Amino acid sequence: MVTIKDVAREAKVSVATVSRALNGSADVTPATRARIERAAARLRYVPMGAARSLVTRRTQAVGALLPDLFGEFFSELIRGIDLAARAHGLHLLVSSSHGDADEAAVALRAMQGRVDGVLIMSPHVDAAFLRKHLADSVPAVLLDSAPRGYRRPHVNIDNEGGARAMTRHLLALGHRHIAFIEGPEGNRDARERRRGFEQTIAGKGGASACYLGGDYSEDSGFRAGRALLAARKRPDAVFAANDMMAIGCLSAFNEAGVRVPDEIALAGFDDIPIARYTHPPLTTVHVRIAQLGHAALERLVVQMQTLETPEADVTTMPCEVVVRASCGFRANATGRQEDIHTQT
Amino acid sequence: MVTIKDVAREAKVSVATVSRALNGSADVTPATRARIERAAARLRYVPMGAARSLVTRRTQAVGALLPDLFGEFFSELIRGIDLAARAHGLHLLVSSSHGDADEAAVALRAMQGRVDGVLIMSPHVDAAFLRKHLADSVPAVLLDSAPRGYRRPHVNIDNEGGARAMTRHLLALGHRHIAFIEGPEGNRDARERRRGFEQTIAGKGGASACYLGGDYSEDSGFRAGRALLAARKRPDAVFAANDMMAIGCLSAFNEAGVRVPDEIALAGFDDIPIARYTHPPLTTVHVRIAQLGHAALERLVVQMQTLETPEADVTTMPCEVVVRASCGFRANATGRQEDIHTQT
DNA sequence: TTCAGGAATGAAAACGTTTACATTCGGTTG
DNA sequence: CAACCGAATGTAAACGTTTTCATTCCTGAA
Repeated sequence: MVTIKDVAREAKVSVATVSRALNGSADVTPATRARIERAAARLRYVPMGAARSLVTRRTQAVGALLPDLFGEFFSELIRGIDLAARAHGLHLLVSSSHGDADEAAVALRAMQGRVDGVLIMSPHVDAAFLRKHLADSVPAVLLDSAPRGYRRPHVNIDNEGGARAMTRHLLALGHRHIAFIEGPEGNRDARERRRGFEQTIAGKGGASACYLGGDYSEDSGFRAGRALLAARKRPDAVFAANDMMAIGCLSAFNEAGVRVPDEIALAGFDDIPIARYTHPPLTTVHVRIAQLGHAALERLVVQMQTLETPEADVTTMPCEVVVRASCGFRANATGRQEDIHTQT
Repeated sequence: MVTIKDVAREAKVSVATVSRALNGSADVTPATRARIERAAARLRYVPMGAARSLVTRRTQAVGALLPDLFGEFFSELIRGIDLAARAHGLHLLVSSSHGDADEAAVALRAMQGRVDGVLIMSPHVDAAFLRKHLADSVPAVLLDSAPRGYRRPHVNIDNEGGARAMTRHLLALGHRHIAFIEGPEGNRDARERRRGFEQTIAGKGGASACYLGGDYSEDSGFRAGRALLAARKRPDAVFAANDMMAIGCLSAFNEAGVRVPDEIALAGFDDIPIARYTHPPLTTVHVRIAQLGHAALERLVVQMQTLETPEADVTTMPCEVVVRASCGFRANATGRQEDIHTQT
């Protein structure tokens, strides 16, 4: 392995000068700098990160502790984080797919001492967990989770605002009696989405709501759809707390020959890629996931730079209603164009 | 920051003993070990990776250099790599979304000196690039790419075998005149898929093939579908080099009122999540992407452990035909069950 | 001519950990 | 009882880099 000493010998200078030249310090003659750079290139010198970190007390790396995520969501999240990290010259250490809290704890502990900060997103994480496994001295930002009684910065998805915007959209299209298919009990996102719906309906005279149980699975959406068809009075529209349930519900409607959106309108939440390909394409709420990751990393960098005690501020990422055909909007001739409304 | 010295003082032993106790060395009394562990826990001691790496000359981390990947593919790949890495106690450094070769070069260089080995997957990478930016001393495995004249281990997808298996499946269903929608020029996967199709058709008496241009986009599949409908003699079946083109082709057929699979059969390649939700669901070739990542990491670990000069061996990951409704197979009552044939 | 001051470079300490080697201390064996 | 041995623990060097402080050399002013 070739070290800074080898370069120094090759360029006939001291290691200090090599270090200065390679790190862009001002006070080194252009001539010596050139000589050193040539020597380094000739020897294919790569500085050893560990040695550097030891003295600078910076690893130039951030960690991301993520749960078992799938498909587009995971990809986009990492993309957003990675891009922002690279812009700051930071490396990204990823640890995902933790089955339980113990695994997450091991991963979180292993990360510390190797990174300058961590991004945390995990259903297994609560205040007690973090107090136990995350050193106070490590900068951290929580993504889309807000343990009670734990003071750290958060970056969250505006589930409530997104649900409000979608509900307003449904009301604007003239739907008055709207069914809501709920997400799993205890799920924060699901709770917030329901709240946004509830509030907006409550604020509109003449509108009424009904609620069906669900657990985010396609199957639970299918069952909810069946239940709605069997009911005495059908709603004008159905708003599912996520796209998978909306898709299940759509299957139930299609199977029964009930036309969407003519007989009943349908909306989802998440804008998973499939939403664009259902028949009819699904009107839903889009979450800019890459942007979420980006924002979280930027917040982390701020915390890493200013060594102040972290504020427990909350950043909320807006959602957008994506209008497709499933709620009564008529797609234009090409059938591909979409109308995106940013929620206010 | 709390160091090993603090723990030593707290436990009233030397730093050497602390190191031994915490690293599971045999020769330390259970009593002292317990005392040290208590002290470490009390102080919330986390060993500093950099210092450890400096002396052990191991970072316990591997890097993954990835291109601009989307959705399921990226997620699954990382999942496979991450799981395998964690099983070996290795951290995973991810760097993705490189727009051009220069960006990839910067990322690759920055990784070296921070990792014990790298996984590389990039369209920008060729032999010259690697010789220039990758030190010989760094263990590396190439994923789904095989630069000519560069001797490193590879892990590839068996595109050719997958295409052969699918073609055999189509022939077995009685289809004889089969159209193939090609992928982009110069794309290695696309070339291999075509070759697998070509060979299998050639080996079957009475079978004939025709080829249509495409570039992996949904649109190009749509155009190919239109072209096929306009042709004098329609094929019995269409095999698209990827699922997106198959979906585009399906749109063209649906639009023209041509029933799939009754009038014409349709198959894709990749098994993207949407393939399950098209009408009819798409028969396609499934690639176990997580397994690909897993295998690549395992191969890398071997290379890291045995310090021998790396063999330039090639591991090929098998593909599977996933039979859904689009080729004439009738799904059973639930409409959800699938039949998976592992290619031999 | 002398000396101050600044620019370029070198010497050496420091970072936190592991580990080879040294030391201590009981206990066993001759 | 002496000598030795092995187990447990301590001491200190080493890892590769950055950075402080010291040194050298040159320029320009007194």
